[in-house]
Amino acid sequence: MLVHMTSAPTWTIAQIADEFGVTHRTVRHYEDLGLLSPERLGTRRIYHRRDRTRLGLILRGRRLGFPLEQIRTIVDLFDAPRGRRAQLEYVLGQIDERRIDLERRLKDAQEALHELGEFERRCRDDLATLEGAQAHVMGRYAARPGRVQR
Amino acid sequence: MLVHMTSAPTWTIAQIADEFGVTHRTVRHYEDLGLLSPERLGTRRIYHRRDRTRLGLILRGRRLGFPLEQIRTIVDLFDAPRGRRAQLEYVLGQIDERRIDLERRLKDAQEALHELGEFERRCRDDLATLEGAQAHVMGRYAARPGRVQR
DNA sequence: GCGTATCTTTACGTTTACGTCAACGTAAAG
DNA sequence: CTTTACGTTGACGTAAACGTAAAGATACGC
Repeated sequence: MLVHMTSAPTWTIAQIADEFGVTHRTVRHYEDLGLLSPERLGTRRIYHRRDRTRLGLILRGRRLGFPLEQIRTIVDLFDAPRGRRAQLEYVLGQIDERRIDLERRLKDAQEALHELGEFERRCRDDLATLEGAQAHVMGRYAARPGRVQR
Repeated sequence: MLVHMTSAPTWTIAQIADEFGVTHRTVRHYEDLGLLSPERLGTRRIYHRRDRTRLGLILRGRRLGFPLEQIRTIVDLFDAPRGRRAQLEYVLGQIDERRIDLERRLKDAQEALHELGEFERRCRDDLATLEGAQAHVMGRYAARPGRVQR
């Protein structure tokens, strides 16, 4: 190993799977769906840097909740020829559609984080009240009716 | 209907489903999972404002890609008693976990939008070049090798 | 009070995104 | 040359999130 150090680095399926925190089954599943198409050496799969880039894109799309089929159209978009004008305009249209989705998700996440912050503040207030009361009125809140949790 | 106008407004399953853009089957599925628990009048379901609030939360969680089971723990969190100190600390811990998830999603969405913007810029550049070249070197890009798309 | 529309439960089907064997090939180590 | 570790292709399983179809209950509009 490490013969000349001039050749481009490659990875096996187990290596990229490990690195990205997924199973080899997941990687192969993405290949079945046409999301990845690694080089073959005999039957073995050889992953190059561009495959890693694509896998990164795929997993981010997945974290964002996009279905894999939609993700495929996106990563394909990045690799599309874009030579002809019609193709470019098609791509630009697709970009706009994706952007709308993403902006929706961005807004959702921001709102959720905001509400979470508000909620945390209320909880901390409750906790502070509880602490203050504890010195004088021990168990003041024990009488509160409430469902049993978990 | 509309007897006194003094009573709180209520909705049927079809009404809230329509309003939120989901099917009644989806709403009932959420009930099966304990995400909603509308009042019953005989066998009929009656939805109040709090049910609408919860459904809004659920659907936002869904758009964010959270699994319904996780969503359930979140909406339950908002309704939890929070009386005792241990409960409050548990809730605060949960909030932190959710926040980490949400921040990840937020970052993912921001990065994706950024890359999408970069990509769009490149496409527009290509398009401009194509326009400019068209006057002098017609079909300059036609010789580009590239896979056939769709 | 009768038909039509809406709502109900029950139950099985579908899609997506993988997990989980089974059975076999291959390459390097001892 | 055998062991051991990976890698490969099917094929089937499964969990989540609903869809869909059937068959009966209930309310409304006239």
